[in-house]
Amino acid sequence: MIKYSRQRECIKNFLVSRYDHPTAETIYQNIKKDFPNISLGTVYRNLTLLCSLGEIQKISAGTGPDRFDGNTSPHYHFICKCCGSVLDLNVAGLDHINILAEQNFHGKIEGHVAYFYGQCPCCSQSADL
Amino acid sequence: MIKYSRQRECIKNFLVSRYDHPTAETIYQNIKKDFPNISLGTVYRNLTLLCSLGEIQKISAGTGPDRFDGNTSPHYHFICKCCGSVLDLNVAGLDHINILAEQNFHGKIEGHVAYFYGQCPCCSQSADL
DNA sequence: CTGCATGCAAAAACTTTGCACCGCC
DNA sequence: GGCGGTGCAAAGTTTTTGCATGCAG
Repeated sequence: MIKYSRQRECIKNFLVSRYDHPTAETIYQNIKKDFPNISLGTVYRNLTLLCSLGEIQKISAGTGPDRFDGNTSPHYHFICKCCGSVLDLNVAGLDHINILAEQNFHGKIEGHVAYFYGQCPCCSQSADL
Repeated sequence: MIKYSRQRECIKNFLVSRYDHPTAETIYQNIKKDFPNISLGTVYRNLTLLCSLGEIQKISAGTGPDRFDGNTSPHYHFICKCCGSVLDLNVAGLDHINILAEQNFHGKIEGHVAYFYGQCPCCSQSADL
């Protein structure tokens, strides 16, 4: 049975309020403002728990620490090769790709994640200069 | 300038011969058969180098250590939620998704990776019993 | 009160790096 | 022989965990 905790609620609220997909460390630094004694271990434990409850999402970009996203609606992520920022990306009409993938496969496909790479609006603008 | 090394060639050959996407540790254990004194650091250095040369591919599944793939032709990966195995997956007609992604985005999209999750043929068969 | 959650710190897991020596070009 | 590669070990980074205490139910 899962018990309410003020720390967990704070972490959840923080994530929902942010759109930059912070790392555990960033979350930790920010939650400290409300809970000066919170430990990084507690942050990790709650992030893992919230993920398994489906209330948040973990982003493993393949480099650097994992990031977390309070937005659980289906969407994708873009990672800037230039500045490393992680942006939300809504891609229309990708719902079918599980079915496409299953066509050459004898197992059961239940979901997918995808990461797009390139230059973010900010960096591709600077490149034009 | 990059110099030839027998260790690197051996790592490359090993990866090309395997279809199970081994981890650095597994590669290390196997290369040891030919080079008993090779160090894990050398394995990591060569894997990083081969990746940046585009001769192999790194797979970051989001859990556990990174895996490596000697197959550089465009294809996707499937990760079994049940047994953790990583399988190759050819998905037809996914070339366009960079373009789809760019439709709602003001930066430049250069590529993507995608991972599919579910039950592998082996595990979905056991589930039927 | 009971037991899950926390804080703290140690440790685990994975990867990178400094340095002296080795071997390709 | 010069310089990049290796082996070794230490250290870095990220995440997990054991344990005593705290707090929700």
